[in-house]
Amino acid sequence: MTDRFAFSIAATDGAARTGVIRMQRGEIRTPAFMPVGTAATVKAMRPAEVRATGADIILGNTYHLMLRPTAERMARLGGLHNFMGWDRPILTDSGGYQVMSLSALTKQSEEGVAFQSHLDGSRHMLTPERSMEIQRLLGSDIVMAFDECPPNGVDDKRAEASMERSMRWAARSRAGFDAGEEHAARSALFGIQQGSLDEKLRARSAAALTEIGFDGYAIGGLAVGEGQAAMFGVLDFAPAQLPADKPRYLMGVGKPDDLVGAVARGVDMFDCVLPTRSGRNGQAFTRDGPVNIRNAKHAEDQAPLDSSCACPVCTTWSRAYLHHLVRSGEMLGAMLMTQHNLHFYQDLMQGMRDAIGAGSFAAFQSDFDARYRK
RNA sequence: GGACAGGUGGCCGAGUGGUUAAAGGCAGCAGACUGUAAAUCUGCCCGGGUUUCCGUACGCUGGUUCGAAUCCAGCCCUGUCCA
Repeated sequence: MTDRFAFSIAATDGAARTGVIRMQRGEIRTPAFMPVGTAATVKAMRPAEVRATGADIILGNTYHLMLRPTAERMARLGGLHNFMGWDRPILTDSGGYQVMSLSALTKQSEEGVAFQSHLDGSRHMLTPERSMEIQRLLGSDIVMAFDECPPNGVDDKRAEASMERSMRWAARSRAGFDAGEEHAARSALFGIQQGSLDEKLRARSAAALTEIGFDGYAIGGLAVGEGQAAMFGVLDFAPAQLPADKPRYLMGVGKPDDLVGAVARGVDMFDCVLPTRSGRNGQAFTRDGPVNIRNAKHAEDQAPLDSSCACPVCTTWSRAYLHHLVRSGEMLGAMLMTQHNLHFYQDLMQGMRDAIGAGSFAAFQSDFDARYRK
């Protein structure tokens, strides 16, 4: 029987680490980038294509799936993996992020969050216990604790109160997860550190989480508008506050240069909608920086998106063709742009894993910066 | 030849005496997007002057009026119908 969850670090280079997480549904090479598949689909991509980009794990979302098709229906249909045709690990977010992003439709209390569905206005309640139940019904491999992700710029008092509530919810999440014994025996639970930009709050949050005990530790509440400098400022101390022998997951991040900077500071896992959403919106990520394929200058450019990219898109189609597809609103444009972006992200992660393994991460980082941020 | 309808900024299309450089859409030129209410959103989009300035503009010419894309006359053109 394969381990439920085992993280082993193969090499470190400065604060950066590379290794592997072993789970029953497969291995996750770290540092890892997890494409976001909120509604049981990585938008514009088939599961086999997602896998072909190099992804070991994808995300699903508690909030979206509880509303449609509902967790109970998903369970009747054999769980999320069976439903969407992805047999490797899936990490499910707890709905905590929607507490912030849908704040106009929520009412928060110590018990949990009362939501009004953005789909039909129907009322729902999300608590740590219910979030754990939903993630169990979905058949999640990595379950995220139910937390509160405060928006950027909250004052110290609110940041502290929010962090402390998230820590109480983390303990309830732990208990709720453990109550689902059968599911808990084959999946993992991650806690989420909060505390805004404050080092002391972050330290208290990390201590509270470590006391409870989790399989992995996420850094939450970043990339919400504070800017890269402020985010890196937090990452200069936050990863070291978390247990060194467990994966550290920076939630919702980020741009390619965010990933490189965060890995350099000791982060092992990431997820972000950017490669998929930007792909649909006409932005491609390349080794030479982002490209807006809609721009007129690409209309007759026969070069690939990224001359150093070996992905199926770059080896087959020109910028001119992608420019035409995207401008025409053709769905293939969104599909190909997404495919390239996910390949690019996974190539970037592989490059970082290799560099850390070779002890040359600093050189990798300066080479990346020189070209990407030129 | 006659009867209607109509000619508005690259295109479509509102407006029918002043608050109109002229709604809105499209096209065009850029920008944004970070645990996805996003195949979305934002800005610009007559010319010139790098805030509230000037010029030109609603088929053409002339007229009425303090003032016209909006009213009148003639002309030109387009569509439909009748001959």
